[in-house]
Amino acid sequence: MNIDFIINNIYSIPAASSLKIQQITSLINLEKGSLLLKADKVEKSIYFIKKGIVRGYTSLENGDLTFWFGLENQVVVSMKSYVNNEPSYENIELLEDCILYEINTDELLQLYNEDIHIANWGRKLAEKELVKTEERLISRQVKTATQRYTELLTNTPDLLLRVPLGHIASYLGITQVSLSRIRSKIK
Amino acid sequence: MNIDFIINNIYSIPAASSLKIQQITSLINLEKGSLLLKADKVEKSIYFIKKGIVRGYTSLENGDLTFWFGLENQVVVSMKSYVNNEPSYENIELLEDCILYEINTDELLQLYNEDIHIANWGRKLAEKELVKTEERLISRQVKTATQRYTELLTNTPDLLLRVPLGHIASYLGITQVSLSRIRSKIK
DNA sequence: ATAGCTTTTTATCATTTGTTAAATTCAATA
DNA sequence: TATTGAATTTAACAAATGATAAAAAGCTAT
Repeated sequence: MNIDFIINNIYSIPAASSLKIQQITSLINLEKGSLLLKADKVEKSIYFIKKGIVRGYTSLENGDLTFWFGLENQVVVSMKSYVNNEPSYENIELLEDCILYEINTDELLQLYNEDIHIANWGRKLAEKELVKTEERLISRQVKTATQRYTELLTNTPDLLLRVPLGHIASYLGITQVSLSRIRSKIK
Repeated sequence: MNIDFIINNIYSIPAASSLKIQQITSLINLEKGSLLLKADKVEKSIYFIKKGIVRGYTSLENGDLTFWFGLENQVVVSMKSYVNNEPSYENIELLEDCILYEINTDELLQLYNEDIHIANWGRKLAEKELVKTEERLISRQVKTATQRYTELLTNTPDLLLRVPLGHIASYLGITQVSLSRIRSKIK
């Protein structure tokens, strides 16, 4: 998808305002395996995924913990950097070769303070992410690992095809061994 | 705290803009046990807690599930209503007599479209809530129930004193029996 | 095709948490 | 103070998940 579609899909704004955002947007290609974001650094950009899959994770004593997957059209943000200008805990790794739109957050903040449509666009961006995050939190609290897996299976079936199960298990909050057990019971 | 402090604590805005928000704010008193928000209804207000404690929960087959506590100065929002104008899954119950600031969301939305400072205030409100929600999600994924409990104990010790343990257990994602076991091990 | 690698599954046992029920403690008030 | 009801803890067993190791299945490059 092109950037104008992605912008207006979040919140519809006048063409002139969309253009202002587009003017501070650049297109980048990165290959599978590279790190888009590094933990403990203040990140100065947000990204939109034109093509590819990424995962957000933190490194723990007993290996990685994946807490997020980003697919086409989704935004990639280090929230603590974006919101508080603080270093974040998250690494973002490219699970496939990716094409990304990159927006510098200082320039975006400038637009927030100049253009009320863009300010409200930024509000909607945060609000929509908030609803998604809240739903994930409640899903985690209310549902069993089995339910969360089957949910993933119906909602984003291609994720399961494009991502190693170890990452999926970690995302579901269980071990890979446990996920394997769940999968064998379901069939 | 007064409403002007609460507003500017989220994001500092000019006095004139703060006044516009204050003009659509009213103060309400509600007593312990009442329901501030009901599930499956589109909620037309957001609230700020001047005094008291509330909890957000959903009703499940095997009892309530508490997924949020609101304390003094915090915002009470049914996010799906606020963001998407959709009915939400959450009930909000007052655990103490409360004094609340109420803001009608239609009028607030009006201000978002008129005043760029208020639009950015609304952006910050969502962004800050997002960071908090994300931290809770990751805490749930990374930490054990015991860690989450001791975390709660250090971060909001008075919550433990003001709220029945059954709600706390539910919030931590474990049963009350299990929380009791954890508590006895810690001592 | 196969050697070498990674990913996934299976098996076993230990640990944690859930479920149910009973016992205990706490708090309000008659 | 005694009584009642709610909140909390304890106990006993069942179920789910974790940890570790080994086996099986898939991939990739030669």
